Amino acid sequence: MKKHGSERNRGIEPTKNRIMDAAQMLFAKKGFDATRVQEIADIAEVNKAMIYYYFKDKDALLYAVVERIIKGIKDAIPRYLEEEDNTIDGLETFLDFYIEYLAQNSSFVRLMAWEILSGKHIQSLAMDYFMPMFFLMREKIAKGVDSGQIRPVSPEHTIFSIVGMNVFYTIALPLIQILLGGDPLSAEMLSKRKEEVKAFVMKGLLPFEDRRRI
Amino acid sequence: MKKHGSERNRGIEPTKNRIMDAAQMLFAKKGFDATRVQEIADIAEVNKAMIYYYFKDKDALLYAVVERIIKGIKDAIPRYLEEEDNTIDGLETFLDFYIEYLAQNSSFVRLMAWEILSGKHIQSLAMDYFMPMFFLMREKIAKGVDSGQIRPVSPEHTIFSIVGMNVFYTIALPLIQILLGGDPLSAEMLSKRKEEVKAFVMKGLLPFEDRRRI
DNA sequence: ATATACTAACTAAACGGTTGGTTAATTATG
DNA sequence: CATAATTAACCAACCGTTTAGTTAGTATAT
Repeated sequence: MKKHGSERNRGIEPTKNRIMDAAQMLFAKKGFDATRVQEIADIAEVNKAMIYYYFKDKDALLYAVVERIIKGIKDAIPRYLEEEDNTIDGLETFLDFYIEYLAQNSSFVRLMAWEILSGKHIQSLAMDYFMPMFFLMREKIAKGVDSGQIRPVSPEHTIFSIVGMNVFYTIALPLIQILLGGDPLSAEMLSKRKEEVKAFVMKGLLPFEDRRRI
Repeated sequence: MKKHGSERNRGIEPTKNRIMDAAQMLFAKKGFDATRVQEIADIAEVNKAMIYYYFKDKDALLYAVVERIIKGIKDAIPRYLEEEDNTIDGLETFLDFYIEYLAQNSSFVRLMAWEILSGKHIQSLAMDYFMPMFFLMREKIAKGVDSGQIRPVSPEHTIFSIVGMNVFYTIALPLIQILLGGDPLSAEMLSKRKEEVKAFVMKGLLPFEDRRRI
């Protein structure tokens, strides 16, 4: 059953993965600068030196975590954007999926938020991660505008608005919890959120004409 | 002309203010944890010990900066929410003002974002700052819903969406700059943003019925 | 007026704990 | 045995914070 190398591991997971998991969790929670290498080691149940055995330095560990996230996400989101169905139906499906996805993966949404704020690696992040998704979404919306299914909006600004309203909900979770007085990620809350966002976005993007003709 | 004590200041601004200005700028740019006390001192052109002469510690300096921001903002935003005019017109006016305001004060929008992400002082921040604004906005929207000027949305989620889409634009500036290929805070870009957001929000919130009756 | 006492503002230097990173030796594995 | 994995101990640099002392202006006493 053992895969490679030695296996006197603490648990099931290989050491390197445990380190990356712990790092991702802490980077997401407290940010890179506030995270101590020793903390990562403690949570991963690993000697601190092991981190430097597998990674050049703390920065390299961050890169590895981010890269792993990007690799994992590159399949997920685009699937719902590349489908060639009706733009409007596709948009609603996408929103359902997107909100669920952000909620389920709030850990790396937060990590991305830290990264965007710090701006330290924004160039490579934009190239590797944001741009591909951005272009896909832009084309999708532009197609909807051309076909008249969506009113003549700016695709770029529409993307910023949709992404912004959803990402904010994930990032500001602790604040929203206080304001709402309940877990914003609970099943009911989240389905309420989906309904509200879908209605808001759809009505915000549909052309007048289509509505009048009903 | 001298007010009190000695006045061998470096420039016009009192030392304490220079420290707070430098701190605010750096906290906003790099975050609290990545900001070195020495950097603050350098930019404020002050001996590092002066920071501890005026503030108990680095944390106290952060609190002081945040408090100053909140004090300054508490007059600004609510003015546009407390006016008792028509909800719909008020909403458009508010969006114009709000987007301009965030753009003009991106420094402490970013600082607030760092704070929200870290979540360390979220409780007091929510009480002192977010809750009052949140309640004002909620009542405003609820009133619009009751009067039928706004379709039956959840005021809470509507607020999160509107705040989110606008805050995101400010926070993600470096990223948006890359994606858009131009300064997102330039006059043209910003006025374009305002138009797009206003149209999106208004159409997203107006009831069907009103539109059909036209 | 002049000397004296006092105070706020300011500085250079260092302290002491923390942190990212290293090393050399040890243990397990194939 | 050779290689990979793991560990305890260590280190230098850094960073927030303190300290001990200086400067200059102001009030007070003589």
